[in-house]
Amino acid sequence: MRVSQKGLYALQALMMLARRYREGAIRIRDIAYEENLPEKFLELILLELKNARMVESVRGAKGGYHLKRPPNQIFLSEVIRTIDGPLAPFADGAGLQELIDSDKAHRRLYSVFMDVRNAAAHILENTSLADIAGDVYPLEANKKKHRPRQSTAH
Amino acid sequence: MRVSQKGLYALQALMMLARRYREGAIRIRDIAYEENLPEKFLELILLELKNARMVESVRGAKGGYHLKRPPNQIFLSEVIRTIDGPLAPFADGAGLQELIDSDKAHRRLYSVFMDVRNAAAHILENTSLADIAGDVYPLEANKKKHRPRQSTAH
DNA sequence: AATTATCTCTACTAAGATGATAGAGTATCA
DNA sequence: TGATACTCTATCATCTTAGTAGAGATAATT
Repeated sequence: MRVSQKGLYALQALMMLARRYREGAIRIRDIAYEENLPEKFLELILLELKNARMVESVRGAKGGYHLKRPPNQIFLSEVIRTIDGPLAPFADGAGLQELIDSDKAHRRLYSVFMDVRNAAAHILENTSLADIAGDVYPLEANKKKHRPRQSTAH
Repeated sequence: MRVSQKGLYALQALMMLARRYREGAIRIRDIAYEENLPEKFLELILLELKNARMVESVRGAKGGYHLKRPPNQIFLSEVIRTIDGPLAPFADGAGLQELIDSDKAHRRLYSVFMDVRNAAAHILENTSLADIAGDVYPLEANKKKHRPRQSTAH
């Protein structure tokens, strides 16, 4: 499994949308600016995420993007599979199992790859945007409240 | 982490050399033929494996390749790192730790990638050629002995 | 010593993936 | 009816991947 630059951009954009989940639609331009992502490239990425039903869009003036589900219901596995394909380190998930079943000479090798895939899947299927996005941005009304972040002791 | 076709070829070639560990040098042509790999491409791969000190070569007539260490002392992690680079799913191993330390905004995201890398490394650093190569080929003198393989119950 | 076998090394290449950019089109709001 | 913002298709430069080609170096055999 490999996470491309595009996959990383997708995750960064989604984390940003997760932090602003309470707010309405966020413009592509604002996502690109805040996360420092190439705007036109991000357009294509958000379109893919929309087709995969992770975000929704609002067109026209006052439009933008927002998460389709709460941040704790969008898992990294889903994002990475959408943008970068199967999690297996070789071939794809289905292809790997077929190889294990059919290619006796290399069955053990492919099984190791399957173990690696399963280990990655276990982590990514149990980590949501809520787990990595950081605190939700305070709404305007609450902006003056100081909210301490996780300790940075070393 | 992604295992390329080239990486797979390297593993197949090494598994073959592992099964024939007791025999002398094996010609590239024979490895290519038995494992059904493109011969000229395999040349380049074996050269890389030689530079990485996993195999040794004998030049000239009667030459060929053999493992430099016993099959149980060559781990899949070493092969994959040699041919396909770091095990991390994004950036490389060192780069990932640097990102975790420096990019506070995405620290948790990168930490998840690091977890994935560590899970893959744990498996691949504990699986050797001996674990996946299958039985060592009987030498000529023993060839008539029947040696049962692992059960194929389903 | 010549021949043959085999690894060594450099170069080259076709096809596809990656990381974008450009611009016309469509929907919505004020 | 503008202005705003998403939508969609096309294009492009660069890099990676998966090879192929061929001359060169080295060792065994005759």
